[in-house]
Amino acid sequence: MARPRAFDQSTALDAATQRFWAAGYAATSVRDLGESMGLSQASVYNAFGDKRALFTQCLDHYLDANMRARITRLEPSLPPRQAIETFLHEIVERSLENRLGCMLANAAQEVAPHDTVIAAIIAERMGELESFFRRCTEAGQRAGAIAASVDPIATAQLLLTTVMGLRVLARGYPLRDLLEGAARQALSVLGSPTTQPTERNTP
Amino acid sequence: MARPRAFDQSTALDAATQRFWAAGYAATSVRDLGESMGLSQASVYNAFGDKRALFTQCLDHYLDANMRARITRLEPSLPPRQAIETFLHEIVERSLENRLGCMLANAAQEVAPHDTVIAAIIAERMGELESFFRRCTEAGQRAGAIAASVDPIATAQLLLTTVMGLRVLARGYPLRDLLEGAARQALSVLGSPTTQPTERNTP
DNA sequence: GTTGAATTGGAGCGTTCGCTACAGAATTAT
DNA sequence: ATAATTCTGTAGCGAACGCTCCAATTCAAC
Repeated sequence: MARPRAFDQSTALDAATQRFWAAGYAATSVRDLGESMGLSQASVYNAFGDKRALFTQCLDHYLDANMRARITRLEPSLPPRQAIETFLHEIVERSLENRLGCMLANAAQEVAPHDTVIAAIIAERMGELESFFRRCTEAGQRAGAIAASVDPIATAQLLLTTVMGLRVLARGYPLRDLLEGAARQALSVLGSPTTQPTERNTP
Repeated sequence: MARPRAFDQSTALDAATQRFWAAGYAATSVRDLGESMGLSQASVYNAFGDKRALFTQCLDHYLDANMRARITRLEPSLPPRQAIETFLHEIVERSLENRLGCMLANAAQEVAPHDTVIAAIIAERMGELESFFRRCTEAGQRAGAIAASVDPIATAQLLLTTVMGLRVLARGYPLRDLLEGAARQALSVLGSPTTQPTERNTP
């Protein structure tokens, strides 16, 4: 019983997310966001609340579309060790495609220290990623692809740290050799494959 | 033959660095900086140039006083493997003391993508840290404390990535257990100590 | 003591910031 | 049609931004 929106909420959120992702919170103005979304400032405020509220929606949107989507895509479809390996390799490739890094890491550095609500979101999502790595490590051990001597908790902690580190390097030191070497060495803590998960079975 | 400065340049640079470190580039105003330094805006511009020039001086100042100082303190005084271990442990402790993270990592994320000059500084300093880890790894291998099978280049790349990752987590997910676990697992790529560098010699 | 160069604080430049008031346009319920 | 309700663009609010001008001040050189 009223005038409907002339724009698609999700598309607009995508555009805003891209802006925040590229330039960060402080350096992105609401006018910039409106321009990217094709909206006037008034519509932005009407549809999304204030700048901070829009940012949290963008952050959630980004994390659902990227990190969580990657987890839910890889975890059920790949053997656990390969899921870990593929996750890291995809992060490396994405980091080399564009130098935007990871909006989660960016937000953790820029926003989290000064905003407890956003900090809680970030901590929760980092916990999700850590849990993914731990589940995969444990499942890999049960499947025999990862040595039982590996500590799943510390491994998940290192892998989470590595992902965040790769995202920083993507912005400040984006060399393929560096990112690939770091990822490969991080994966080496899983030990030599007890089976050959990435190759076809060779009798 | 003129009026001398009423403030100490280095002390003022310290104060400005602290501000930039805590709040980042965009969120720190020149008025904030002047207040921290005890200077009027005019004096800031007179002594340090514009905001961007001041930032680069602060970044250099920070890196000399922290990263480079830590390298030059640890590398000559400790066995190479211990130098690496101590470096990471100090990073963990510093990260838990305050949640400011690392100004290098912060700048890499916020400033580097939009400023090629600062990006070059950041890349150079990251290269320095990477070299430190590589030198120590190679020296540790010569001394027999690190297995010869370890790849020094990839190891240095992982350690650099880990340091950056730890600094992000310090801001967004600052749990001691997490940081210590990640550091311990990263160090595990050096392999089991062939000698016991951290303990006294036990016959 | 005089001169001259550099520093200092205050005022203010123009611009942009986040945000809002308001009037008109658009759509559904009646 | 009319009314009710929501969206949209324009204009503009006060505040803060980076930066600069300028008169007053300070101290070394002479």
